[in-house]
Amino acid sequence: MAAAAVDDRLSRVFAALADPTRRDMVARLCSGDATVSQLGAAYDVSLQAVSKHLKVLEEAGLVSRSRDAQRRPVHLEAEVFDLMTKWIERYRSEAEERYRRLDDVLAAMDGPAEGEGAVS
Amino acid sequence: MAAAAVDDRLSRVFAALADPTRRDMVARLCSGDATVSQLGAAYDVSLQAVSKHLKVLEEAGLVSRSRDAQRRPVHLEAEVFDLMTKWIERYRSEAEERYRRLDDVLAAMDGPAEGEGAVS
DNA sequence: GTCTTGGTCAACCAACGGGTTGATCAAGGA
DNA sequence: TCCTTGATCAACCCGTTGGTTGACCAAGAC
Repeated sequence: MAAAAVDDRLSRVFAALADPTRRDMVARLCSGDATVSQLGAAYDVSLQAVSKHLKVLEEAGLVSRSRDAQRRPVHLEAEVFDLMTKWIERYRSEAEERYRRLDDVLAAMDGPAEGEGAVS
Repeated sequence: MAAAAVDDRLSRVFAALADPTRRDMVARLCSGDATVSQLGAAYDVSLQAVSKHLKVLEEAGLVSRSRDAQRRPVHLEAEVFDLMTKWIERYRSEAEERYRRLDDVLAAMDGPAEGEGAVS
């Protein structure tokens, strides 16, 4: 049950960051909180669109919104990054470990088993 | 060629990993290459759907596909992870730095004055 | 040759995502 | 009080995506 929740969370976070505009918003929020219209000024879209983006970021847990009179300051919740880095690092280290072992095997043998193109 | 290309790449990578099935495929590929049907056996979808997922992963640069008779072994390209971690780490450290400074400021003062916002 | 295996391509469909406009709300300011 | 500002909600449009099925191709196997 915990897994599904984490899984869902991770999906939301990745999906939220798949949009360049939202990534840029996150980048801006790194240097301080901002209101919806302050954030939106940087993009050529309606305020409603900005609001939607922020909703996506909020539901992913990447930002939180409070109240200040009619303003809604947006605040970056940086802890969520941990969720991603944990996922990434886990598999990266696994993969690297495997390559290291593969190298060992190849070094132990003489002939390369197969020609692989791979590197772009 | 620089920013826009990287940006686009990043969008594709995040979008690719926003799908739990694709994340699971990546996880599986960490422990070794696999064919399309080997991968697909784990999910209750058609082979064509699996093929589509792999195409998304390939276009994001997360996997590469070679040829082995009628088989198409799928291989994880772990370097792409670096792209993500670089992006994440950059903003995370920025945000953490800001919080640290904010703590200093709050510690220096006695009463919290007011949230000014925007430290450029 | 023909058959089987492993995958891809093409067309289609329902659902989602990002954008828009119009209406509405909540809080000051005149 | 009425008006302006900051932001959200609701409905709608349209392109993309994830899934399906059916046709097809490529390489062994018989």
